Amino acid sequence: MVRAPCCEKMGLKRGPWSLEEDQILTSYIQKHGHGNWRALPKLAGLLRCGKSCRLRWINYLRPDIKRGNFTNEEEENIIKLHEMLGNRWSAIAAKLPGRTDNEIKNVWHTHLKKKLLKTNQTNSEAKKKVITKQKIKRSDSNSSTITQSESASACTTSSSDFSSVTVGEKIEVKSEDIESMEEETMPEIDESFWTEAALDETSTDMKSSSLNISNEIMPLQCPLSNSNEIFPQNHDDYNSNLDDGMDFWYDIFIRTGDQIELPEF
DNA sequence: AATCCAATCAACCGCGGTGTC
DNA sequence: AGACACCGCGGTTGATTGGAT
Repeated sequence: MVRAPCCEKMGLKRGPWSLEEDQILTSYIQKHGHGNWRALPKLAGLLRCGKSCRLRWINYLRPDIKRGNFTNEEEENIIKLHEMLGNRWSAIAAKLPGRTDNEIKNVWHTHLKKKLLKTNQTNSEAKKKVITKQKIKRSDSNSSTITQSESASACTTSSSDFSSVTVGEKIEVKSEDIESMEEETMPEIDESFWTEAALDETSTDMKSSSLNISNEIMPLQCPLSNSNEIFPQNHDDYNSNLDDGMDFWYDIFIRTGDQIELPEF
């Protein structure tokens, strides 16, 4: 595919927009809309490429842009959505009216990533203690065994950290430990969040698809494929698998004492 | 007051997806 | 079917700002 030459090569202006350019672009779009971004600058009389105009409009000039600092609520929503969606900034932005993907991306890299890292460091210290305790108690016949599969570590939410557990290793988890781990690792997400964020992605009633095996459960939020080849290794893989027909979100419940066999679909 | 440095954020770049011919 | 044009997205860059020394 032959790419169009960049703005500079075409003799077009780059860099920060002037007030005059903003006014020209705004008034043109208000009058005519933006049917064709590539043709727009010529028609509006701007020495900019269409891409630059589109970006300026979407990220700055649109009338419904909410400016100013992010509220705590907005930041929490971004963190939750990022846990689910990964770096799909436009999908996250779609859930936050008045905020742009660029703005969210910036706030993530500048504030939230650090904030989350700090929180996770505290949590992972606590979790490591729990897991170490579990390993020591491995010979206890009253305790149960869970296969910590490769997929499980990949499918836990980003705030969950099994990095100290070897892939394929069997670890022993007691129900009371699971309860405390769950408290530490699983963020509280209200009903409306799942409905809006997860179900919009899949158009599937996730909750009705849950596999509720027992009262003693450790939930992992995992996407399941319709095929046997299942779990993605990271968010990007998840995203591409989702696009490749990964149709359903499930809550996977792992019951203590069971060797888990993942269901085939 | 001058300089340095880190944080912030607007803008750009390049790629992939999709529509059209 | 494939070549092309366009759009939208995510990653990255670089100018600006503000605080520290």
